[in-house]
Amino acid sequence: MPELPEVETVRRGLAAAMVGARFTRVDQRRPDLRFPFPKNFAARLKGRRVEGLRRRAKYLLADLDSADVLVMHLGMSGSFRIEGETDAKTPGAFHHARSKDPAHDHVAFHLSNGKSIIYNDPRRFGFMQIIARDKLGKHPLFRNVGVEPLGAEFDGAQLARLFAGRTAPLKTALSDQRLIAGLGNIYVCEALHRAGLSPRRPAGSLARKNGTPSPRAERLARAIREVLEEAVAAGGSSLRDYRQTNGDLGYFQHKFRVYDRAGEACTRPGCGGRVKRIVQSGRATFFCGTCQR
DNA sequence: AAGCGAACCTGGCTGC
DNA sequence: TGCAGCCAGGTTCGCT
Repeated sequence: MPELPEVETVRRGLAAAMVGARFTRVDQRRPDLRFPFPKNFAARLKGRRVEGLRRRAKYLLADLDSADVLVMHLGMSGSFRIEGETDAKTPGAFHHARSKDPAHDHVAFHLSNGKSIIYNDPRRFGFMQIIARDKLGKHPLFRNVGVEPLGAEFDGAQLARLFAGRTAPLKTALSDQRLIAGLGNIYVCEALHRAGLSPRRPAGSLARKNGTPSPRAERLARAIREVLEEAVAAGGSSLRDYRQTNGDLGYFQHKFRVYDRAGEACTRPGCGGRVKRIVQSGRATFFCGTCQR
């Protein structure tokens, strides 16, 4: 489900509810998600205060006062919701008009501020870990994670450098979390369309022979930054009932230009092409074969 | 080394 | 209505 904009949206929602609060009780309702929970998961969290909530790639990182970090990944279908809020501007009547199946509520974090944070994940591709803060960068989960596409250093030159010599198609290279961290199937397709580049183009073709970035590399880096920023501003994309932590839908899905729009007319002015669906590395790719070269 | 397909798991949708 | 088959926003593993 969630790519960088959705995880960032969740981070903002959760931060408002949990930073500064302590875990009074943690209910872990099954032994594993994608991986087993760490030993004594609930006990290690109980009594700890959340000092901050960060995002790295598609991971949420809750910094605890124990010098540990609670690491959370939402997989394909994970989501959080916040209960126990007595906020006048979010009356409960519409709060979760379509409530989640409680059978898939796997973890409940009860907080000292009276709120509870519930993790729901039907497919259980998500997972949680507790890692010592000073070991985070060397941990196998993070050791090989690529650059942040919203980071200050991300530009066409860095992109061309990362992709230099690669024969894999752009679609595959952009999806590789070891190179760039946070893009997924939707935003890869959207960024390539905005940049006018074919998902089948070899990734290495973004660099000139002398190693300097081509205008294509600059266009793609700009498109990536732009689509991610717009999506974060829109609260992410809501597919299949995905919601923000406050129950609101994101609305970036209405701005998709190619994703899940096979057969529709290309929206680029004057293009006149049609959106196609192909499969690359086992995943659907949506693009316009007319204006994306 | 790099790239590709399969696997993990459940639910929703399509078509017979 | 029922059921088989396919598809889904991610990641990892094992095989070329």
